[in-house]
Amino acid sequence: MNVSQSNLNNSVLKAFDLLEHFHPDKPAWGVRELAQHIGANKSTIYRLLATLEHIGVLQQHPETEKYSLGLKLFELGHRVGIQSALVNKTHDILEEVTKEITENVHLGILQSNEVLVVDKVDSPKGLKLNFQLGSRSPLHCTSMGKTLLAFAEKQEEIIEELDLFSKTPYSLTQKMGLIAALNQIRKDGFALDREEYELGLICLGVPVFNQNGKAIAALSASGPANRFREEALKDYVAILQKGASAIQQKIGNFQIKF
Amino acid sequence: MNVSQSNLNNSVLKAFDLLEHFHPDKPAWGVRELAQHIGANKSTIYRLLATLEHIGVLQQHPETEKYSLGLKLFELGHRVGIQSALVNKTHDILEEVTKEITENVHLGILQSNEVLVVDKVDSPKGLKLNFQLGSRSPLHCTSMGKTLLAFAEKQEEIIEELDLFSKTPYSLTQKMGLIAALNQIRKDGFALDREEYELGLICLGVPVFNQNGKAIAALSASGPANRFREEALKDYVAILQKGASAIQQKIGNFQIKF
DNA sequence: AACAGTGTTTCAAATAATGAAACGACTATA
DNA sequence: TATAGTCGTTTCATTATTTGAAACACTGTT
Repeated sequence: MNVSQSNLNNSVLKAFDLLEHFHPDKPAWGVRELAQHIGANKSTIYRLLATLEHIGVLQQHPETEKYSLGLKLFELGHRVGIQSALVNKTHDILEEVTKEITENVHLGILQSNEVLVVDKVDSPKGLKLNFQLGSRSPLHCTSMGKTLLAFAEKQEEIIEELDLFSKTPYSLTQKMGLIAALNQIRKDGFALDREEYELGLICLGVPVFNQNGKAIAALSASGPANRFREEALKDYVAILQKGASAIQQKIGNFQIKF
Repeated sequence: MNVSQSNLNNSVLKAFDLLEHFHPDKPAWGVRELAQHIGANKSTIYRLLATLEHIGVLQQHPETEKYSLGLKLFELGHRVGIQSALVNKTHDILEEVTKEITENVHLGILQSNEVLVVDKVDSPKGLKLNFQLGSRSPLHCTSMGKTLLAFAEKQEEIIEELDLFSKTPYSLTQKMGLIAALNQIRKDGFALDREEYELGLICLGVPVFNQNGKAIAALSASGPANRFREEALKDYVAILQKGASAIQQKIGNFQIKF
């Protein structure tokens, strides 16, 4: 566990490295278990866990004694959205778009070669097989991902680093095919995901530009395949694009660090 | 800045102490500014900020060079809700309650002598003067707060520590009056906040018990005073209580660390 | 009773954090 | 143009903290 780097605070780096290991697939860890997984001494891990538990960033289950993410993190994490110009100022626009399309609407940004969902509004209709706020999704098989990639400045670099795994039989797994799709998306001004991410799920995405013309986010609508008929798509694209330009006007020259 | 304590990791404590200073009233800090405010050396603060920025927990505004909360925190914070039994399993119940009452519905827990809002569903009606997810509100002048306090195990201790400040002319600012109100709430099984927190805003709260009979959360509905007429309250209480017992059944023997 | 699991504590040795001062790059004032 | 006042950032010897092997206390199992 040698995280040492320039002038950065080692303990802080290690603490957040620890927190990364608490994800939905493995939300609770014991001391030895986590120490072994990371390859660090159990005393070190114990003290880090105890520290994080002390301030509420982690909580220890009273019976199992395992640690999981705590409410302090919940609180701090939600402050980000409240304080972020992108999320805070534009939530109302997402609600309007949702009302018009009556499907789940998401706002996502490009981060670490994935889509990070930064805001969403659920459709009044039932059926909620969709993306969680704060979750990450792959770039190559989602409408938001392909949109962001199509308008990304470092598109080629990013594609080189991607793992074009097959999420469904419809996923684009070939570099050439992906690049062709991206070119088409740039021409069309929208991206379509026909069950590339999940069978039965169709997503439609459009880019959100800032006032310098840089694509800083993607806006998408998603729902079950039977509700996304060919004839409806054109209307949906128009509604999404209207929402995207409304966002553009609200945020001005907003920038996001990738 | 002497945070040293037992065996805990000093740097980690300091890092999270820093993060606490980034709240909605002061979301962006410069190095010197924050160092002076905390009373620490600017080099120390600089390195902590740089470390947190390096991993995305903070982000530095490209122009002002000031730091603010970053997307890594957003991501981690939202994992808590996804992984939490209380929030994850019960969101659908909140949606049903919202549909029936057609007012904003909140789920809150007692934490550090405040109410922490851990889930919410917005009313389809407009008007959104309400509590943000992840925000904290005082115990003595909110329906959720009074509910949690009325059924709290360490009620007396907590009341001693409270600052019964006057948020509106209707806030309960006297210890005796608060205790009387709490006794009534325990008898009634619900708490009413008539503009005690904000003028024009009425909230109704009921306790959520776990299967050991411990009040672990409060469920509330809130809206403008003109929509909370006397004759409607009884129905609202019944709907909220139905929701609260539905939550109780879902979460079983759930515990929260305060 | 011995064993194999936990999480936790100990203490000298190794390492990393600290802070006064200097640096470079700005901006506003004289 | 100087000069003074900002800002974030870097330096380096001093200081304080983190580290890890081993021991501890506790649990449930063989």
